[in-house]
Amino acid sequence: MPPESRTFIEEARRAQIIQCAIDVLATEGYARASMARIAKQAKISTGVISYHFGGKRQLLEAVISEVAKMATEMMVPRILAQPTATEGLRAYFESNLEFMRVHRRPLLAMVEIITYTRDGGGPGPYAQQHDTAINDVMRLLEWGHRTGEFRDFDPRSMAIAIRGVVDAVPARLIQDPELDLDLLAREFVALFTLATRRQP
Amino acid sequence: MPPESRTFIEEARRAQIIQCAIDVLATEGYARASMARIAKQAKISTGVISYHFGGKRQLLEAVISEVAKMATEMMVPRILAQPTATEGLRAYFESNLEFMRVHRRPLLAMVEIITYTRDGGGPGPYAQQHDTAINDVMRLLEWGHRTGEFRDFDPRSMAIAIRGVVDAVPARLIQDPELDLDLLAREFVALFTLATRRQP
Amino acid sequence: MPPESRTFIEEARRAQIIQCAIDVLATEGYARASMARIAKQAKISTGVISYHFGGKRQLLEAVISEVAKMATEMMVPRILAQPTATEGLRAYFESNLEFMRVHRRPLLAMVEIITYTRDGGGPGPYAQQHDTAINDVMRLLEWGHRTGEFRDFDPRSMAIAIRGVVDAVPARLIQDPELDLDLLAREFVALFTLATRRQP
Amino acid sequence: MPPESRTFIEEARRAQIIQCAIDVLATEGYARASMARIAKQAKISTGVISYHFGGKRQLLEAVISEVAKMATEMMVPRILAQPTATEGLRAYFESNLEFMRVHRRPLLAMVEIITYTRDGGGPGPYAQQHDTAINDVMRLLEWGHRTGEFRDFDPRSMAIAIRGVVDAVPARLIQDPELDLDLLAREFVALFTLATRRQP
DNA sequence: TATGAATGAGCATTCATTCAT
DNA sequence: AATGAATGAATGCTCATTCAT
Repeated sequence: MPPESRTFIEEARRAQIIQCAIDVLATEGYARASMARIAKQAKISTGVISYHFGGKRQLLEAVISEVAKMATEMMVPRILAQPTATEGLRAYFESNLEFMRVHRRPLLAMVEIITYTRDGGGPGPYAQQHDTAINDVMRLLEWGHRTGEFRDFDPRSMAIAIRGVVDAVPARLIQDPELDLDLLAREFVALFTLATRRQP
Repeated sequence: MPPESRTFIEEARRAQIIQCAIDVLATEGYARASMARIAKQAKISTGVISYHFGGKRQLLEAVISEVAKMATEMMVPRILAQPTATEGLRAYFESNLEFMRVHRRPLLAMVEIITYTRDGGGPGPYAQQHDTAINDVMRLLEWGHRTGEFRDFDPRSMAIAIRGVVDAVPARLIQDPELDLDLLAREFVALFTLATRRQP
Repeated sequence: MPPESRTFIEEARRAQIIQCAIDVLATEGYARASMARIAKQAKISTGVISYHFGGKRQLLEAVISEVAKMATEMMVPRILAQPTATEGLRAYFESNLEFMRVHRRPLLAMVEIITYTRDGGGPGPYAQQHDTAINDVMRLLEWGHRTGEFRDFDPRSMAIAIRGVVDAVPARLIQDPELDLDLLAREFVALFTLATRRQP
Repeated sequence: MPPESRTFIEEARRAQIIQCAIDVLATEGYARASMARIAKQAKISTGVISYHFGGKRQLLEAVISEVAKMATEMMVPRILAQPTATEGLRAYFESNLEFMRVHRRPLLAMVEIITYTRDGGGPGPYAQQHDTAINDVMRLLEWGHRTGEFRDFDPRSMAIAIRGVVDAVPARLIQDPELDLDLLAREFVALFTLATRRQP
């Protein structure tokens, strides 16, 4: 059902359920984020979730969409506004960690879903999310190669490293809620500025 | 039951069950690694696992211990044998990725357990594993600071970055089994050599 | 609510819903004929069905009534128009199978409801439908006994056989939609003409 | 799992569960024959059924197999022992109704499963059961055609009629437990003897 | 009259664990 | 030491029904 055809009340319920799903996922973890627990959090019956989303899978997809939309809206314009690839990379780290600071719980919820949703063996249904992220970084790096700002390195390897560094933060955040994200951002920027710049 | 008081046969059974648990975890994923499946793989009854390990949690802990021991035995001597912190860091990346290449399945099994086992609320029972790893890296970095090889950076942030890069590899490995680990190792070494060295 | 007191619009809605219920039952089967599916077919809300019929049971009863009425209107005059019991029996088979040919979907819908609706313990709520059908046949057979056209047989047993043969056809029709109903009718007529006629 | 490799106790449990499933199916009907109800009847947990049969589908298959085996063992030898097709047909009716008399509840259970198990639209997984039955009757009829005992008729139509008559009995049996099956058998035999014999 | 939203019970299934043998 | 059998709770899901608007 496309969003336009949804009633106001339906939209509100969906938003409420998504919010509760995020809460449960972020605080209890994927394993405990059952329909029953999410419904309880929302003080509704489990049937309501099925009614509005069709099933658990679709609910999780809606959570992913929601958070991804938030992240995209916050980060993409900031990165694209930069005049050079080096500053684009700086903005990439800064806006990523800024997003984690501002929307910590939605971010954690999304990470839970992405990492836990694997049928076994192969990659899960959100693996492409990761692939897309890596490809985005690669495009950023190739920009720097084209302009000559960056030294010669394998863009894929560097992209994997960059995503690895970014993805490491949420796990640390769970471990240590007091983690200084601004410090981290500055250090990561310095790290990759030195690692990517054309060497003198 | 402490290892010394275990009979030879008991020890053999434990090893067999751990091996089968690794197999199932690596090929089927955490979600499908039920006691029944592991028992079936080992061609024994589920009760035997409970008998020897007490429960599923303890079995998974044993798997973690086993793989961590393998990794430590393989990596630590190689790193400590290096004359400088810079070369220690190089050995850190090389031996980590070498371990992934040689013991891919145990590594994947461990990753499955660590990422999937979070009781909710705080960090999971294996978070200390991660903490230990980060502290090890920090000691390596402080060595470089003491000798003056490394530029001035926040050791904790850099350690988080290094672990993030290393931890990103297994996920990529699941996605793309043909991943060139040697290339990755070379690129990571170059990356962090440039990022940590005292700047000219 | 008695039919006379229903408004025209109400009557139209009921007819529409009954038609949609028949469609769903005939094409999807009883198991998938949920209120939601029927409502969707009618492009209305589930509440409307409850509003007009009171509940699912009453809707199904209305379907049964409707189809039974159609069948009666089509068959009874044709049978009663026959001059002899033997020809009445022939008309019974012919008009029954003719009804199946012309109103296949309503017939299948009715069969679905009758066979699937048994509350357990005793016979289902539509057992009387069956009883009525058998009694009708028995009256036809007793007519033939009175006139001396038929040999001496137990009317009840013969009626059960006749209904059994007729009721076997819908199941075959589901299995093989290409079933030749005219051939069947001819064979059934021959069969029971020989089986009921006064023996020489 | 083949029967030989099952332990005595396993076999006993299976038999007990099958018996309870038959009881529930025969007295409560398919719609109420849930795993929970069958388990309750057997005074066990629902998990036991899954443990021994794998799932509901397999349990129902086991019930079908069991009853079909009973029926085959009772009827086939009796029918094959007859010297002529006419007497074979007589034995067919007699042994069918004898089975219904002796094993009424298993028979009803099987009928429930066969009629209720349809996914909608097409025929259910046990439709072949019906097909097989009709083909068996057709072979019997063709025997009579070869020997010249039977008049010229379409074997398929006659087989459908015969099966229809036999299948009509269980439904009547539910309706009227006092039904005289011996009378029915005699009448059916007379009916089809007259209907199939070479006409003078 | 009609709607969409919500309920709550019931469904089959999976699973770690327990225990008598 | 090991087995197979059994438990009971939890999971996602479907459905007829109810009700305020």
